Amino acid sequence: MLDIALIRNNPGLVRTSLKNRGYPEDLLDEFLRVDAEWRKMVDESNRLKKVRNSVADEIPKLRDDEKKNKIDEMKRIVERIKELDTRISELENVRNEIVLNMPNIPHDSVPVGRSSEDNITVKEFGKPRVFDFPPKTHFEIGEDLDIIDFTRGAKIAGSGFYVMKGDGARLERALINYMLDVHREQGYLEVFPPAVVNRQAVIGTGQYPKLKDDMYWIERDDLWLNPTAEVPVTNLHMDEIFDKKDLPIYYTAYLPSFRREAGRHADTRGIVRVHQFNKVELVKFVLPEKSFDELESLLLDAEAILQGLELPYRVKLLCTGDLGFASAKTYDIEAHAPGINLWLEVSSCSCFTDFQARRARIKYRPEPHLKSEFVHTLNGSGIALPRTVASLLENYQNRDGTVTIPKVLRPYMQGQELIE
RNA sequence: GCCGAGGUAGCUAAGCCCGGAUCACAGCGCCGGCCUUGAGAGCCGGUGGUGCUCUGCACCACGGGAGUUCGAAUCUCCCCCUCGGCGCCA
Repeated sequence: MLDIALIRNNPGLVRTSLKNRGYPEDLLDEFLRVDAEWRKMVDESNRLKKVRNSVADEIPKLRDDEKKNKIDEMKRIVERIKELDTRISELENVRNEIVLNMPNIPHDSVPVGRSSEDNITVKEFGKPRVFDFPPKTHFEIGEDLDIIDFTRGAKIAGSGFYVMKGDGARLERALINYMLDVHREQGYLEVFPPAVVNRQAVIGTGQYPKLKDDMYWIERDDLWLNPTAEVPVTNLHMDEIFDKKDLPIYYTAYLPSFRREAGRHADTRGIVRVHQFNKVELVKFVLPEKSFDELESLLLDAEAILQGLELPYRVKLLCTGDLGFASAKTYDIEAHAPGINLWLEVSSCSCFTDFQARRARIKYRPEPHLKSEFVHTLNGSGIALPRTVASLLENYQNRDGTVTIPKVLRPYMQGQELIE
């Protein structure tokens, strides 16, 4: 959520941001109109309340006849205050709705652009593998080795769900453990949060209302199936105030993520776009002045996973048009999958500045006597499992149909070197 | 799910029964001032949010919301959370 004072005092900045992101600017015009009326009403209400408060204090001191007159007069004032306050709270609701739908302001270093085509490649690691035989896709490999079962996944849960079996299931588990161990050594505290969250939490990190149709909703309890561990982990500290010395705080979490992927039907073969997937997440709470440096180190921490797995990848700096709603700056990491011949987005590392902190009211106190300020939050996938598995199977496949297990995973698979 | 006790400012904690006399008692912490060679003690002031005609004035804030009233921390109703006890249950 943007600071209301910022929108009010610096509408030009907000207008540029909306324009660059491809959002309608009337969001801002509407805000300014509603806010101006709100302030006018608040001012009038405050003036009347002053009268009410001082007269209410006088009343017990008055003689009976005077008292009666005053009380009659007060009734009219109170009536007017009630009208004003009703209108004020209506305006507040409208204004909040507008502000909740306003995206974060991109950082100066973010390139202006319209779509993913305007993203900039800032790093490359390794090179796409060249084969001396026709490489298979991960879904062919998965079925041939009987380690991924799409049919039965669809049978028990629907299309977009799949079952990992045997060495596939073990590979999944090995990857989770490997990632968590790497991140723990990088200084992240491992947490295992609930996989359902309440409405406050999805508002806090910005998925609600913008992405509400992409989440699974349990109507009866008004709970939401975790769309990314960013949500429960960031909201761990909802409504909290840190001491400055507590920051920065780094968390890593393994948690299944659920996405309805409403309306997306193209490119659904394989496991690159599914309804449930495992993900190891990184979340940081940091001092505002450090946040963009922290983004760089977050990116390196996520990259370390792919480097360890020796998978070729590239890093994209997202342009304004492709930037997520809550993010001020985002790097995507794309691993190469030679079978389907695509670069797969396996991680997205973002700095949200105070956008999420403001929504979730996560603050810190610079000094014990000073008033609290919002922290900055960051988040990166470190990383999404299915696409990593896809890239891994396709990169490590052998001519004879077997798949070599990456060295770093072997300790997690009892030393096994090959899936056959 | 049932019964009971609670939720007051950064923290501790009065007030609630009996609505108005303290601008929400008081303590701790912290900040500023006075004092001091310095620190401490002591004394004074401050310590959340918002609005405006913004060196000031005002409004709001006692878990959240609604109501009663000229006036609500205080009375009524609904909801949330915490802690006990009971029940249920991997």
